[in-house]
This record gives sequence, C-alpha cells and structure tokens, in this order.
Amino acid sequence: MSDQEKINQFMQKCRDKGLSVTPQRLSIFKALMNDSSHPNPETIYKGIKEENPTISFATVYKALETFEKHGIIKMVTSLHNTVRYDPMLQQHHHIVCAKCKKVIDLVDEDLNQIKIPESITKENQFLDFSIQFNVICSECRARQ
Amino acid sequence: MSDQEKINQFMQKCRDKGLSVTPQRLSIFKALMNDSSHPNPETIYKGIKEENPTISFATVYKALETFEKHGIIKMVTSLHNTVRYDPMLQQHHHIVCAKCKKVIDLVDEDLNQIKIPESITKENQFLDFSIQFNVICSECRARQ
DNA sequence: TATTAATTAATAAATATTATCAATTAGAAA
DNA sequence: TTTCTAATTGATAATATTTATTAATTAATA
Repeated sequence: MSDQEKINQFMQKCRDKGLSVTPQRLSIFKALMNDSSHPNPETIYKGIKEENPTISFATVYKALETFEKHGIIKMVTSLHNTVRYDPMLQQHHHIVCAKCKKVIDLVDEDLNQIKIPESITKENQFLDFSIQFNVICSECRARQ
Repeated sequence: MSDQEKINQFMQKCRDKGLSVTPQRLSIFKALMNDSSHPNPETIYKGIKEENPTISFATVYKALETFEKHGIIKMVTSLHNTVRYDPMLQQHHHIVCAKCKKVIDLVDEDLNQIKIPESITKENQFLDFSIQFNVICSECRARQ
C-alpha cells in the first residue's frame, strides 16, 4: 500500500469513528505508519517536532491512545503500566485480559511444540517463547 | 513441591549465585512463590510490610530485579518501561531482544494456525494472540 | 461564514522507577 | 564465637513516565 493510500485509509477511519483529522494527528500517524521499530511516544514526539515545533508531548500521548482505542494502531505493550513478576519457571503461556490486565498462566504442552522459524535462530541467540492470548475475561464482560 | 522445598531451593540458588539470603529477600520470595496473580512490586510490598514493617519499597524493587537477573523468578513484562506502538494491524508475532528491547515483526502464516485451547474460549471472550520470541539479537551478542 | 464540540498546548500532578549513600548485616575467615 | 568485609538495606532524592487540568484554538457541520 502506498503512503497516500495509508493516509487516505487513516483519514477514512477517523471519519468513521467521529475523530477529527487534525494536522497534529496526521503528523503523528505519518511518523508511525512506516516505522517498524515499535517506537514509544517520546521517540515519535522527537521525530516530528522539527516539522511541527509547537506540538505538545501530551498531544502525542493522547493521539496515540486515541488511535489505539479505535483500532487504528496497536499497542505492543499491553502490560506496560508496571513491571510484574511470575514465580513459575517452567514454560507456559499467558491469558491477558485487555480490560483489567489480569494475567492467567496456561501450561499446555501442545503449545510448547511450535516450530521455531529458522529466521529467528539463524540471526539471534534464541532464549524461549511465550504466547499471549488476549481476551476479555468473564468478569469484565459481565461488567460491560 | 512443598513450601519448604521451594524455600530450600530458593536459598540454594542464592548460595549458588553468591547472593545473601536476607530476611527481606526471604520474605519477598515467600510472598511471590505461591502467588499466580503476577503481582507488581507495590503489591508485594503491601503484602509483606505488616510482617516486616521496616522494609523499604526500594528494597523490594531491588530484590525482585536481582531475583530476575539470576533466573529465580521471571518478569512478565519485559517491555514495561514505556508504551510502544505498532502500525501493523494484520496478525503477526514479535522477536524481542532481552538486552536492547528491540522488537522485530514476524509475519508467519504457520504460526497463526495454533489451535486455541478451549479453556480460553470457554471462559473468556477471545480477541487474538501473539507469540513473543525472546532472543539476544546479533548486535547485543557481538557486544558481550 | 458562524457555531459548537473536539482538540490542542502548556503545565501541573500523579505514578513508577532508579540512584545515592550512610548504616547495617550476612557470610567467610580467623 | 568473634572479627572483618563486601553486600545489602532503609531512607530519600532524582528521574522518567503517564495522566489530569484548563483556557485557547480549530475541525467539521450547518
């Protein structure tokens, strides 16, 4: 998809969701749309403030939150708010509630049998893997 | 494994790694060892300060970091330091460097075919899943 | 073009994490 | 058991990240 197509799609999504297309939001989206480095708000802010010297850091934060909430971009780090620890050392997977951030362990031998792509082991020192299942838990679903 | 066996194993690991077994560390480990809620440092701190009223929050932070570094516990949130965004909406997976926190996208149709365990879909509203491959990337490995 | 609700910029406040350092203590050695 | 030393702790300051507030501005609709 060309840049222009991505931009058009972005603007269409905003209209569909009732979001204003502001120059700030467009600038933030353009900074992210071809960036595969999974940047954080600060990196995006620094990347656009030359072109957009009056933009506020809080605007970047809020725009990214808004885009995510409306499914325009994804959050890599759904559990970033605080570090969380797990005493279980054996391989297992996590069921994560997107609302309340509850994390449930899932031990499942079948899931451990995934074939690790060679592209990973060729380029890197492989350590381990874990699957994150994103859900809305029954409590949160009931609460809606 | 009984609680006492877990504690003995913990103390043995500490000795093996040259870590002192302090009352504070023991208290922190005991709070975590049977806790499957994936707590954060604050929750652990609150849970033990009644028994251990002089313990400092920074001690809890540091002990947890130390345990993790030595493989005694696991961090659920290896990318918690800041929120990070991704413009790619199609299903994909992430290769994460444990050292530099670089995240590389991996689109792999085979990996998308995992059979979702029924225990997940029965109890929750399933949204999606993503596999995180933890590695040490070639740059970080070269740097060691 | 005028109106209005949404958005922005600036900044303060709140929250989370890390660093510093003097005092204390665990574990090794005598 | 006591002494010694390096590691650890507690207290707190510093930093980083995120969220809230609010007056001014602006995008989108009529």
